[in-house]
Amino acid sequence: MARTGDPARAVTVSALSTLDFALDRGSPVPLYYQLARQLEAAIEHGVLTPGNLLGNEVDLSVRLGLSRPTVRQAIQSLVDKGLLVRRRGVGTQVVHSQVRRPLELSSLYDDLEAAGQKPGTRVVRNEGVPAPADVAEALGVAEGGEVTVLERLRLTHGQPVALLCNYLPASLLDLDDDRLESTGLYRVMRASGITLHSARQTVGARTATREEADRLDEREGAALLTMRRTAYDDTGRPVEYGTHLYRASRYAFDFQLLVRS
Amino acid sequence: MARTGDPARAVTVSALSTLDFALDRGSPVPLYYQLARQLEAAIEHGVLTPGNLLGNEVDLSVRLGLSRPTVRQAIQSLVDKGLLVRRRGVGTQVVHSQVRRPLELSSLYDDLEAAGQKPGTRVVRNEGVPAPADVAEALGVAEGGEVTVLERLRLTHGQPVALLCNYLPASLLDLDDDRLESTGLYRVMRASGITLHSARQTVGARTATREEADRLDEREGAALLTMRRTAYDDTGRPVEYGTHLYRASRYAFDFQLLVRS
DNA sequence: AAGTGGTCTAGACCACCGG
DNA sequence: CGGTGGTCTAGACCACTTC
Repeated sequence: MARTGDPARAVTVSALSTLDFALDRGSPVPLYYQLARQLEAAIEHGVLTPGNLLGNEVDLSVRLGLSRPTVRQAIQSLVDKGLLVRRRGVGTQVVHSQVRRPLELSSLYDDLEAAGQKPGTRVVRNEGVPAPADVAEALGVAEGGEVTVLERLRLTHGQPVALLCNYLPASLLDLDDDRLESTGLYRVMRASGITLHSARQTVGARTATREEADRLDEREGAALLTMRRTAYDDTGRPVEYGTHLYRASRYAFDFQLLVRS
Repeated sequence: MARTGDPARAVTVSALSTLDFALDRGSPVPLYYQLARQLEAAIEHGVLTPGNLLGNEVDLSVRLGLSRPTVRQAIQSLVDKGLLVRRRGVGTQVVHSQVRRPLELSSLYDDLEAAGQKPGTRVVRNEGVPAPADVAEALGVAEGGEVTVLERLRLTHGQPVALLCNYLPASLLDLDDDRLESTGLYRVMRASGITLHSARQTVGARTATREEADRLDEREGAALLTMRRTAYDDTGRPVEYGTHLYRASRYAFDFQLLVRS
C-alpha cells in the first residue's frame, strides 16, 4: 500500500488501468457477472487496495468494450456487497474493511464446517406428530394436524454444541436419518428443490434446566443461547420452524451487517 | 392482453391494471423510486395481495409511459427488499409473508421505541481514557492512545434492560450527556455527519456476576445476552466498539433475513 | 409457439463535487 | 468549471417456462 511521497496525492490511483479482464462473450455467464467476479478477485487479492479509486465508469466501459449500464451493473453488485462505495462527483473506491463475511441465513452446520470443526449430528427423533399450538401457528397448519418433528444433537470434537428441535410440514420432503447425520437440514431441503427465501429469527438466552444440562454436558444453571426461527420459501410458504439451544460456552452468533442507505 | 375468464386459474391476476400511479416528472425524486414507493404502498395496503402476478414489465412500462429499464429498476428494488419474486417465463408476484421487517444495524434505542416502550437512558460514564488492548485493536488506534468511553444504563418503564459500554475514537464527535439521554448513540453520530456503513457483531450469552446483577436488578447467575460490535463508516474507518449486556428476561434480538440468491 | 424475465447496447441529460 | 456518478430512453436478442 505504498503511500508514495508525492505530497499532492491524497488518494492513490488504482492499478486498475494495468489490469486486464478476460470477458468471454460466448459464455453463458453474464458479462456483468464475469466483470464483478474479476473485480472482486482483484480486491480480494489486494490488487485493488482500500481507498483506491476505480476510475470512471465511462472510460472503464470503453476499455472493456462494454456498455456503461453493464459496467454499472457489475459495480453495483459489489456496492451491494459492501466492497465498494460510490460518491457522486468523486468516484468509486474500495472500502477499507477488516472482515467481509456476509450475513446469511445461519446454518449451524455450515458455520461449524467453515470454522473447520467437522460437525457431527445425532438424530434423536424423527417422526410425524400432531402440531402443537405454536408450531401450528408458525407453519400455518391446523392445530393437531400432522407435522414432522426432528430433534438433533450437534457435536464438534465429540462434544455437544447444540440441541436442535425443528418442525416441518408433513410430506414436505423425505428426511432420511443418514443424510441428516452427514449434513445440515438446509442442505437436505435445498437438494429437494426447496429454495429458502427468508426467515425470521429471535435470539435470546436463559439458564439450563437439569435435563438440558445433562444432554448438553453442562452444569444446571449454565447460560444457554436460544434461537427460534421460522423459514419461508420463495412463495412465502413456511417450510420450517425450529427452537434451538446452544451452549454459550462453545458457540456465539457472528454477524456482518450492511446498513441500507 | 387480459386473461380470459378461465375458472381453472390458480393464480389471480393482479388489480394492478386498475391502479393508477402518479408519476411526477418534475419532481427531483427519481421516477423508479416514485414507482417503487407506490408499488410498495399497494402491497402494504393489500391492493396487491400475495400471489398476485404483477403483469409483464413491457406492458407496465407502456402503460406508465416509462422505459422498461426504469420499471425494472423499481421492481428490482422491491425484489431486493423481499417483497416480490421474479421467475423467468412466469412473471413477478407478491411474496406471501407474515412479517417484513428488514434486518438493520440494530439500535437498541430504536428497537425499544418501535416497540412503544419509551426507552430511557442514564449516562453512567463519559470520558477520555487510554485505550485497552481489545479496544485499540478494534478501533485501529495505538494501545494506550486516548479514546472516549461511554457507559449507559438503558431502561424501560423505569426498569433496567441493558448495560451498554461503548468506545469511540477521541475527538470523533462531541458526546453531550443530555443528547445521549434523550436518544440513541447512532442518532447522535448520524446527526454529526457520520454515515454508518457496516458492522460486525457477535451475540453470545453468560451468567451475571454479582456486580452486574446488582446494576441490572437481576439475581446473580441470571442469564444475560452479550453483544460485542465494531461499526465502520463508509470509508471503512472504525467509529465505534461496544460490549453490551442485556437482561435475557427482558430482551431478545429479533431478525428478519433474506437469503442471497 | 407464445409469453415472461434476463441481459445488453449506445446514446442522452442531470445533479453533485472538486478545484 | 470539468469530471463524476445518477437517471432515463428505445430499442434488441436470449433463456426459460408453460401450454
